[in-house]
Amino acid sequence: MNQQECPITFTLEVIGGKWKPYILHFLAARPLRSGELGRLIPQASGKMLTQQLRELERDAVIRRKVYQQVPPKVEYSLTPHGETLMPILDAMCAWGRQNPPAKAGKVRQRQARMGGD
Amino acid sequence: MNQQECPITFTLEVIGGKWKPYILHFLAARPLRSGELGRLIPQASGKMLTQQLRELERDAVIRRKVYQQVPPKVEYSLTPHGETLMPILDAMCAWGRQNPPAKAGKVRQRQARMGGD
DNA sequence: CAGCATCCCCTAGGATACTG
DNA sequence: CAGTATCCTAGGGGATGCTG
Repeated sequence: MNQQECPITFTLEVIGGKWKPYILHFLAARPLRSGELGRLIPQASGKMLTQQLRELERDAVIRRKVYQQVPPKVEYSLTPHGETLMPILDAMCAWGRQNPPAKAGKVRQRQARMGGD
Repeated sequence: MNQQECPITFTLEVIGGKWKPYILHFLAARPLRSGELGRLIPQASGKMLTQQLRELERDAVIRRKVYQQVPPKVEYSLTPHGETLMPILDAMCAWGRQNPPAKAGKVRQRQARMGGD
């Protein structure tokens, strides 16, 4: 079985966006407004955020609720389908917690790529 | 807790490359040579494959073994540290298996990459 | 065969300004 | 405040050729 027919491919089509894991992770805690998400993910520009949210919405893992009022208010939340992704997000979260980037210590040589964008 | 201090960030720094989840997934089954990986992941160019392998090696999740012979032979395998990533890969695999892509009509051929580099 | 170096194109994505 | 439309540049990544 190669990459093209590997189930992982389907998964990455949904959560494989630059900011999608974060969005899903934060929405898992509670519904959030655009601005709140922006503040939680400061590295992502508004443009990127909107784009990723649109794709997640198309894939039916998040829901977009518009409050018809002034000023405008939009709230995003996970759909039941989106919640099925939680095991993946939780696993990623757990691993990151147990394997913080090497600083001073015993963990194998890890050359801390601080290449962050 | 925002994105910058979220444990998921650490995880994505390691597995958040375009082809890394596939590489790790395939190496989990058995050690593989460069050529074999290339055949398993036909969408990735040799250049990309090498680059991703280098990063995974630097992060100490895979091992690179060179057989000093002609023709050259290089074999990649997971390190013990790399094996701790399996729960994540397995979760992704399981989800993809249980949630096959939308069927009829549109063919979504989108290969996104994961993670903020 | 493994994989580095080069050239080079294309688009992801940042900054900015505007609408509802 | 939420989102769209433009512009524009950095670098992701493909193709090719050379080395051990």
